Amino acid sequence: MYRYLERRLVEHLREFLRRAYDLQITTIVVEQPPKIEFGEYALPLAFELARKLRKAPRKIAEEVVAGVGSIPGFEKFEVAGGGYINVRVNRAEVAAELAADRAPVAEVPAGKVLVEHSSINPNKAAHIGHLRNAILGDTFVRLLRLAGREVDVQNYIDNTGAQVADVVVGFLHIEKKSRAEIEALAAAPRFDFVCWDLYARVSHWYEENKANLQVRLATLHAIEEGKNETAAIADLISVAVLRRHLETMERLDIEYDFLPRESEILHLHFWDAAFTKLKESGVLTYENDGKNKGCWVMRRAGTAAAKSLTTEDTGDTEAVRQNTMPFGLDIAEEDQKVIVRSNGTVGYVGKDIAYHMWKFGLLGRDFGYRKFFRYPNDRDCWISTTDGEINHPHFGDVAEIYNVIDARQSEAQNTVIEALRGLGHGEAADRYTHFSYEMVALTPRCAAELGYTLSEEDRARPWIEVSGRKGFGVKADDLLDALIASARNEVDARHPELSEGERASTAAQIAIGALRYFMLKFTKTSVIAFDFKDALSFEGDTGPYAQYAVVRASNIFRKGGFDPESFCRDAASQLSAEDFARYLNGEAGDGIWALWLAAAKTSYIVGQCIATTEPAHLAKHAFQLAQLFSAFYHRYPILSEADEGRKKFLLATAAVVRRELIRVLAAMGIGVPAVM
RNA sequence: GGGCCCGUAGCUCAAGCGGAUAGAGCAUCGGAUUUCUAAUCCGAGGGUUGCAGGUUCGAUUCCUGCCGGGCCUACCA
Repeated sequence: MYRYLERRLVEHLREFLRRAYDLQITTIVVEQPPKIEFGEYALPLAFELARKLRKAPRKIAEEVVAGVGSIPGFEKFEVAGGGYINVRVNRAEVAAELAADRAPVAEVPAGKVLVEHSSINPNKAAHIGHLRNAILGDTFVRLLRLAGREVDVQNYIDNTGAQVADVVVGFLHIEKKSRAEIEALAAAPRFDFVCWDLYARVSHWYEENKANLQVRLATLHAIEEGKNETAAIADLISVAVLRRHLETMERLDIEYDFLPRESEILHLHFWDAAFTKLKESGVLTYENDGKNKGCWVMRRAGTAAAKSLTTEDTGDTEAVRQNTMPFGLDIAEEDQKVIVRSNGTVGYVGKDIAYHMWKFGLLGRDFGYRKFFRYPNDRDCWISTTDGEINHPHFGDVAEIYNVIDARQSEAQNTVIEALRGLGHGEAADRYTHFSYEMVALTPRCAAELGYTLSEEDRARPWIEVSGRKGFGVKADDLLDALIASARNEVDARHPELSEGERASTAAQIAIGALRYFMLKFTKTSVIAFDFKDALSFEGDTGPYAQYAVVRASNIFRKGGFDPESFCRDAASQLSAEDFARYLNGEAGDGIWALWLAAAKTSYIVGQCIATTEPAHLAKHAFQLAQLFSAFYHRYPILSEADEGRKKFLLATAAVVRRELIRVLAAMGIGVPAVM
């Protein structure tokens, strides 16, 4: 609602400025006044125009206010301070529209979106860092879908890399397990936990004797080659761990559509197809001497000559192609990124380039597909394979992609983008977004609690990085278990009357709410220094606080014998514009109007989150709604309200806020229990 | 050495393209309910936005330099 009104306001202003001053202003800045008494929108444009028009800002503001005319949905324009223009909407009209949930249809950009997230190495249990990735990614998917976009969710599986090889080495060479024994372990619950410990032991084993690294190399080669016993064991391990990851994520309501695996990138020769094109276009160059002698290299992203023209600058694809032809020539050694090693094997960036060409439908090859995992809602998650099922959904070939990958990989991501550009696919490169976020680390205190001995230096650090290699970190399932246990204590104490099953599911919902909210409340650029005390908090700026607000709203309707959903719609017809005006207008209405206004901002916030790839705004919005509602709830006893008209209005308020809060929480992947 | 990110209240974090008196939560202190459930609400204290310049009518936000911290910079993934 708020978003729609803003757009209308901007369009009207643009038209007015053109008419009155013959000015073409491309972006008209619209702000939100610091106080509700000032109105709903604030325009600093008089300041900006002061120089252009050689007039005092205040004078311009007065002219605009006098000449702008009327806009449907808006009440009036006022000059404030030295030249601000404050704009007031018609509160009653906005409230009636919002109650009826008549959102104007927004235009949805054409084309499918592909979001890649999670991408956990299938050799050990998922940890809190992976949780941040998956929760950010899944929330972004929900945001896009809420905005009407069609989205495919992919989880890339590196099943042939060194990490899987390490665990294979652990089972075969340290534990001396047979294939049958490994199979038995893999079938047992929480096999990923077994691998977690083993992986740490393998790392230690390499350190003990460098000669042991030869075993790793041989194992890695066998896996990449395929069709042998070692590769078969690697496959059984990676598939079993992958299943565990899907189960862990399912606990958080996170689902995937397709799991492309590195083994198929290799076996279906994606790289060969990409390699040919990369050589032809000059993106890759062969080094005849220097430290990278015998390698195919590419200019690393961000280094001098890589800053080539984009189609955006010139609008001419051919010019860009020409300009980037000498892409790899004379690259300083330190600016070279090895794509193909001198022994002919390709590194992960190369595979990533091929994979991303496939994503945009530029490779000319496709995966085989088979069903791998079925969710309780009967949705299928597909996996790549060499010879798949005949009938399968069409994946890849999308218009836009978002890769949820931590900030440490931004250089690699940019290199892939530059490769696409160098291949002449500037439009694809422009629609490639590295959804970058910072890591989750542990506070020194948390690390100590987990039993790690810290050096003097470590204790002084703001955080300690988790390390799967060292087995150092908090496992996702362990954290979830701890959250559920903690929530369960509270639920048991508050609701002994509920059945075992009800208490369990309530505790689980609260735990998920706490966890997902916790991972979303920080902005992406902030390193999360994880601490159990903060993560296990259910009070204040937390998921359970927002869930609780919804539960309280629901309770009003339950006790009052109304249905909140239908009440919302009926309110619009039962309450007249005069009724809304009576309760919302003037200073007396400011308090409750603030609540309606906040509720009207959901689609606006969703748009912001997508445009800035920053879901943290959504958490903020949920918290603000919950906070405003909690204060409202305390201040206005609704069911005991004597004035029937007023009671109806207060109920409508609760119903609308409840509806929006449920919507916002759903976008965050947070459900609301029946009681708390 | 080069690239990217961060520095805001005791602690953890916000601040929409440069806007009005820099906001929350936690912690501390003081209050509120025989209720539509206190996982709540109200109030108080707490700030040289790392430092120094610059641009601007206006800077936490943009630019430059410095200080402090993190990450990346492998023929690992």
